[in-house]
Amino acid sequence: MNVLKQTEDNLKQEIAASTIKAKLANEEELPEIILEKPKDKSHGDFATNIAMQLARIAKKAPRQIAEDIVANLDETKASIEKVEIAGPGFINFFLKNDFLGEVVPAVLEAKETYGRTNAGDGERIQVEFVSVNPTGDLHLGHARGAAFGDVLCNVLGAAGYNVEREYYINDAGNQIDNLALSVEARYLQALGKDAEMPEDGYHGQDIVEIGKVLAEAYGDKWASEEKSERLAFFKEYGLKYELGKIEKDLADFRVQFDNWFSERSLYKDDKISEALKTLDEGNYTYEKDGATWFKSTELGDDKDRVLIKQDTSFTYLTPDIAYHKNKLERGFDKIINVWGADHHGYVPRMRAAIQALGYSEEQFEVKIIQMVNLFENGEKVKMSKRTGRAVALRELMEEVGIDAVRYFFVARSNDSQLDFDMDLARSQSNDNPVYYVQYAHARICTMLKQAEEKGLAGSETFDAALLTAEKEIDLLKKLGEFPQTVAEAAEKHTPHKVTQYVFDLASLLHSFYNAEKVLDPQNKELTGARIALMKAVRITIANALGLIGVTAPEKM
RNA sequence: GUCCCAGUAGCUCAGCAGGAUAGAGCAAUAGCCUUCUAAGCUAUGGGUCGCAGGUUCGAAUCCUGCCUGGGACGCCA
Repeated sequence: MNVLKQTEDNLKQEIAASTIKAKLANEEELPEIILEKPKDKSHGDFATNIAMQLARIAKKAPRQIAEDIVANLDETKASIEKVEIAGPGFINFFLKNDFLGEVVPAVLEAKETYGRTNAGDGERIQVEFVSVNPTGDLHLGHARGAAFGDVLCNVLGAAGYNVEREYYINDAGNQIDNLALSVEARYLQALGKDAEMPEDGYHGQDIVEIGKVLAEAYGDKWASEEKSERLAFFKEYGLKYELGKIEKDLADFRVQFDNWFSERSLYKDDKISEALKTLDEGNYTYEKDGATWFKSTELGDDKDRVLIKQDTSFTYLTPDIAYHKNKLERGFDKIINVWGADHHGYVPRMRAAIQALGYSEEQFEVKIIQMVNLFENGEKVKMSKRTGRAVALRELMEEVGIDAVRYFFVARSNDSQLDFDMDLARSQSNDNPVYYVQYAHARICTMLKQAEEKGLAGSETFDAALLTAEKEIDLLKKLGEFPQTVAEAAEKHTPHKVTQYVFDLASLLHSFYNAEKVLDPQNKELTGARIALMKAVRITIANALGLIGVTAPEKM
């Protein structure tokens, strides 16, 4: 149950009814009633700017309109305590706090489902993320994409969308051939032979590892084998090895996929020629300079793109178009791609392809994840793919812990660059927001445990009317917001709003904790009410952290 | 040259489907542990919201131009 939403809807309805009753506008003219939560408490629980919006339609001064609306309000219907007109014509509503009393029972009843809504109405959304080439370790940037994608999916799921997570495996094409060549070189080197890495080879330590493992397992067996067979074997071996490692790293990072989609299957199932045929039938292709081109400029791209190269092989784009066609054919209402900032230039051509395939561009969305800069000892840590010295996700998890990494990555908007401060993430101090939130949860757990030990828990009857302290009201209001916060984060694709929310809630809890004593044997009624409140806060913090994928410890 | 993202307090960032005196954390200063975990709390100071125009009753938020930082502009993936 979403108590706050219900209250808001009631109020909106009442404002609309009053406006019409006051003959300020008829039903068609009536703009959407917008209720906002004022930053300043003295402006009430909700405020509306309807009077300003109506100024033109009703041809009256906003303040006069506001007065007319207020005069026609049925205050009992919308549980209004007090109404004020302020500033240029804002109407501020102060609600009776009785609706707040329903929040705690609602949370306690919903338990781990508190925060879930059906805002998404079962809309089918597929999110494709990470999709790193299986040619090396996951590094910092990938980790941010993984955390963002995962939390976005969690949030969408909680808001009633039907979500599917997918990883696209680039197991065909050049990069995989390069992987085979790199493995070959490392293998030969492990045997003590003179072998040079290919020009575009993968220099990561993991490939060196593979070479060693192969040398130990097979000796020089493959050195004397024919090159094509050797490479074919190395390709499969390398692919399996790299993919296995990626999957393991992600699983340890608490990221799971519903589907791992192989690029090769597109070749196998003839999906690429099908896609090409569709483009061709739509008259979106042409031949030039011995290559086949996609007329993407007709659909908003900067320049046309090659689909089939002179050497008859495909560009990266071609199987990718087939892949997106396949995704859409699976019946998703919307597909979301999470890409690194270095791929943003790729968006217009893919969007063009979506349309050329006959789909609406609104079904296709790309979330760009900006770069991550790593700082340690106050200095920027340089990363480079070529030297293979990028900071790996594995390393990060081991150094600072999964909770901190995940929290930091989803604390910021995806389209801001992120400075990741190793020292801060690592520190077990009050500077670290992860601990701050977790500590709030642990604190409550301790209180609840003591309540039981002292025989104060269990039989309490909850009387919301006893919760009158300012800090208590603040907590109740905040708790009531949670379902809408999650729904908004889902709708706007802004998972960081959940992080912000849980931080704010933790902050209110700490503040309350320092101001009021919960366990008071002298006052069992109040203690009972407060214990119930604490339980509700604990559940909500745990649920929010759950969405972020961070643990909620009972003790710290 | 074209395109994308960012520019808000000393630092890192929220806020941006227009709304009232622009927020948080850190850092700074001053306080709070015989009391449920001080990994906490309270208070104070700190801002030309990059710059210049425009739209509007109202702009950090929308539009245009410019400046700065980052990224992208392959018959690579």
